[in-house]
Amino acid sequence: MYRSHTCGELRPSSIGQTVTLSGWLQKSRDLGGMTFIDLRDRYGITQLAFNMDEDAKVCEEARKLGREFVLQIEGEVIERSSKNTKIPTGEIEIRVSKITVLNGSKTPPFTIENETDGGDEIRAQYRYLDLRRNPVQQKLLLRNKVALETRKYLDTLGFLDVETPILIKSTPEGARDFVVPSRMNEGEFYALPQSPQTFKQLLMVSGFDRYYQIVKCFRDEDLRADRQPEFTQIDCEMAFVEQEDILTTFEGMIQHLFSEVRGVELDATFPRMTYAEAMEKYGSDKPDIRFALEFVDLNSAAKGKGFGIFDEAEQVLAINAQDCAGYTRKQLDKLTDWVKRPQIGAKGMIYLKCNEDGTYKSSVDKFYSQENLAEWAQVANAKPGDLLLVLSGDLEKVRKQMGELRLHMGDELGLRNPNVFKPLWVIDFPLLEWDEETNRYHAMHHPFTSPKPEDMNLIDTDPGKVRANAYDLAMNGVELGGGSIRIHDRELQARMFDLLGFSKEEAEAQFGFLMSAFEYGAPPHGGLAFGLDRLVATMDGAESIRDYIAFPKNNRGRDVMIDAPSPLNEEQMKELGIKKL
RNA sequence: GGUCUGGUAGUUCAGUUGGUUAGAAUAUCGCCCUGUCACGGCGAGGGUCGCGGGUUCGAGUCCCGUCCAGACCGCCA
Repeated sequence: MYRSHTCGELRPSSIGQTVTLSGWLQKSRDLGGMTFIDLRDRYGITQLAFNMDEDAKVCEEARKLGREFVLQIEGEVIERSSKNTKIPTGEIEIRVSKITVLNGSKTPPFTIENETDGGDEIRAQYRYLDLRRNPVQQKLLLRNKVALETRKYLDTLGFLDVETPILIKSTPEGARDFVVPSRMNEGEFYALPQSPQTFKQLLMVSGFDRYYQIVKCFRDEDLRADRQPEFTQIDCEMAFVEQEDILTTFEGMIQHLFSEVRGVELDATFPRMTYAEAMEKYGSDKPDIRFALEFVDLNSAAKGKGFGIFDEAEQVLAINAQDCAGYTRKQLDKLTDWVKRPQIGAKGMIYLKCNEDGTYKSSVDKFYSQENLAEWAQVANAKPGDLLLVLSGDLEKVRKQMGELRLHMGDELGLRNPNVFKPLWVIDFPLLEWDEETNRYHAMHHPFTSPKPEDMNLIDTDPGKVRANAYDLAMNGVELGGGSIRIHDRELQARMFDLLGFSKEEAEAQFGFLMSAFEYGAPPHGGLAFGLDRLVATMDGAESIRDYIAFPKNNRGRDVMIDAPSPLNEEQMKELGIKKL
């Protein structure tokens, strides 16, 4: 028996008991006549006490032990004479009678404590050591709890967990595929799934009715703090449902998760907003609605007054930063520099200070009278003391820029409280998106998304205007998940592929299996998928998903601990029929 | 593909206008210390200043290239 208790469970009620504990030596404090050791495991820390007067031999042994040694100790639970109120086991300690060193340890490259001295790089390289730290373990515990509650909720509703293959077929739509060479079929490749999309649709055709899977997906695209090459989806699909059924079902799931895992009760029904409205008011398809700062259209108030930049702009937009009229020249210059960074790409920024005395001060006073400026303020609903920030340019660009500025101001003004959670369904996404580079439409969601029936008349005349039965769940400016009602009709699916520029032959070669399946009684169906990593990070008020993945990859897609990817040897290459260019 | 920030002791960082032997904290090691829990005191060891080239009497510092890390843009149905 390695242990009778964990390092987190002993309390004064156990005083007098003889116990056996196993764990890691986190820290020892040698006071000369006595030595204290913090013994750590996943459950907590228990202090071991050694005294030269009581047991010189064991005390001498204890003084020789280094950090991260794996110890088994035996001893008596005693009351501390000086208690530590900061930890749950702080009222007791162990008077140790026997130490067994189960394993020694080199001095770790960084301290294994809640507040480590190690930076990101060294911790990534020694991820197994970083994972010993309590705050990191807590994050994986949270993830476990979210996954468990997800299964509970979906299971209760009759969802079936069905596994789908990982070695599948590369398709041209969407993200770049990770590919796997096939030894038995020389010169041919599998692809790893970007999502189990087509398989879950086939399961609907098979009559499984309600499917879910917590499943790895793979996309070979450049990474971000919230994007990993392999990530986990809560993937769901339902048959005989309309969009409304799906939204309410998964609204319920998110509410369940927040309630069970975080003790947070979300809105009883999540607000909904069309894609068009989200773009118009927030310049984003995943608006952070924890705060307002909504866009104000200044076109009619600001154009045609002789200020060339505005006159020539397609769109003049403002946001009203309330009570910010006191911003200094320096602060405004800093904001201007911020929007002019290449990543934002604005040419400049105009401001309007609504002074407390009712006058207006702007950076374009030359072109506008006080009356003109009063009109801006009125359109923006600005009161004395407020500050308008104004950008102009092409509609799409200026919305995007203003969207970034809005989030930046939200950060600066402390309006993005990580303990406030504001879900939002964004609905009525466009079916198609024009791709400037390839000069064709591509599916905004994916090629299996059904158009809205009432927009079907536009599909030949103005396909870009067709809206889809597609929806995203945004929360705090993060896209947590999304889905759609799917096409279940062979002819419509074929029409979609045609719109996307596939020839009949290509469509048949790539997705023939799906269209064939639709010929055998495919039920109406739809679904969605949540990004588990993002969901967990968002629930924890964090932006980077890396901390919530046990063994994440860095921003170049490398695992710096195992040093992957790595070259193959000649023999393997030959066997796979692959040659390096 | 691009933009920005960084790379100096095991670790986290400082290093002034280009100028003597590159510092601090922490970790490690040694000695002292009987109630610590960020223990304390004294002392010691520890450096390819990412790498390559250039400018200069002289480069951690300036220039060019390159590698690595992080954030972002493009990209991510």
